[in-house]
Amino acid sequence: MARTAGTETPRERYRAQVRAEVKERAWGQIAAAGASALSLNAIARQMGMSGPALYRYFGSRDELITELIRDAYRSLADAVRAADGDVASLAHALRAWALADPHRYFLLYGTPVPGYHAPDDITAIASEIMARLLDAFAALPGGDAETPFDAHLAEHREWADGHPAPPPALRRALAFWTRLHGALSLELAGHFAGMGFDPALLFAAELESLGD
Amino acid sequence: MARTAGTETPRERYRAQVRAEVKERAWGQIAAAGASALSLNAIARQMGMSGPALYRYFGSRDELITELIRDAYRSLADAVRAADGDVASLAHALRAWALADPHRYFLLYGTPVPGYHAPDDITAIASEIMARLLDAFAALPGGDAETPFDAHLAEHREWADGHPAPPPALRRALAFWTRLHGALSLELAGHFAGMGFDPALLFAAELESLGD
DNA sequence: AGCTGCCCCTGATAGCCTCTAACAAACCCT
DNA sequence: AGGGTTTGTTAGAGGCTATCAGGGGCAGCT
Repeated sequence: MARTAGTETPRERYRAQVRAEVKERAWGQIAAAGASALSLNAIARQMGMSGPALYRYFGSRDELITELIRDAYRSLADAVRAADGDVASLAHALRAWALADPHRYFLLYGTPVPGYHAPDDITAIASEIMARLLDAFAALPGGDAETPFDAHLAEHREWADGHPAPPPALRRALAFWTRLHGALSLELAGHFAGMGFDPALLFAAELESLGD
Repeated sequence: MARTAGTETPRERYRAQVRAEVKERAWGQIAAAGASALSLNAIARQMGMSGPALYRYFGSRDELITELIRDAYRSLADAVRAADGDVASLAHALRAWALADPHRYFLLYGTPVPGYHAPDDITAIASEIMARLLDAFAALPGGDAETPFDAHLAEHREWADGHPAPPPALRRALAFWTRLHGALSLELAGHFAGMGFDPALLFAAELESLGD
């Protein structure tokens, strides 16, 4: 008989639970020493299993990492969705999310792994985050000064995926992304260490700059 | 007898040559597959040597990478020094340098390796680059509008290392770094792939924004 | 209840990697 | 020409990813 949707066999429940525990330990390793230090072998040891056992649950190390990237994007999308909706709250949600686990941020926005290409469902989540950004900037009044770059964006707005935001909003959403990422990633990578100023104030100043 | 400075014994010449060749091959591997794929073993194989032989020349994989980072900073400092001196030429020098070898850029400004801490001479080169930036912005006229962040920077200007640039120049030099890094790193990491717009124009727009 | 088939786990194995240790050969200097 | 230094070798420990063959146990079907 066909199982009702939502019902799970004990096997499926167990499998899902093991996969969840593997991912949890993987996040622990990533938080501790970065994604490059992630080892299926070490996770298996922690769980009292032998190495190859994990390959029943994840076809490869890359498959596990892809899953983690997917989860990270989902987590970021949730954080962004939970924010109030205005630009400032989105920015602070982003920064809080990044500071909560810097290695997770770098998993999404850090050095790319050479061969890797994100599956479609991941880019879909990323563009949902972008849509939220566009919402916020489209809701903002004023700013109809069209720069040359605005004109370029008006002709290449595929990435906005049909969003009706006017060109200045497109430009500002992009700048939100690149400027805040610039400040955040350098802070998280430790490049401001020992420079004396407060990274939070730099971040705030860059956020302020988005109203130009 | 004490050797005259500049004179090298044949041994030293050979040693320097082997070290140079190792680094050259290392750059090849990094350009091809990123720093994480760098393998001393593979380099030795390419050079017709057995693996452990290289440990005569570099104490560890990390030591080799540190050397490469040092060289990369020096190369960037050279590129910046060769630029005209105004802000725009510095920006284009930076972008050209980054595009010439993206993995080299990420070696300096990408995801940090967890345990690594740069030696003093490397941070010295980095601050020489920053000094050039401060020169360029200090030479710029106008812009005496002091923001709250300017006031903060005026009180925490240790990182400027005695440079006499006024606070707005400090702020702008920082913004130069973070904004251009934000646009560049996302471009190089491929996050703009398939979005349709021209990253060069985004970069130019961000450069334009530094006059605010 | 018994049987059958699927799923999970283990140990062995291949092939990479870094890095150490012991040993042999080449080389430069005196 | 001899002797110490430097450079190379092989062997090996210990780590990793990943595959494969085989043993057990649970589940569901007859």
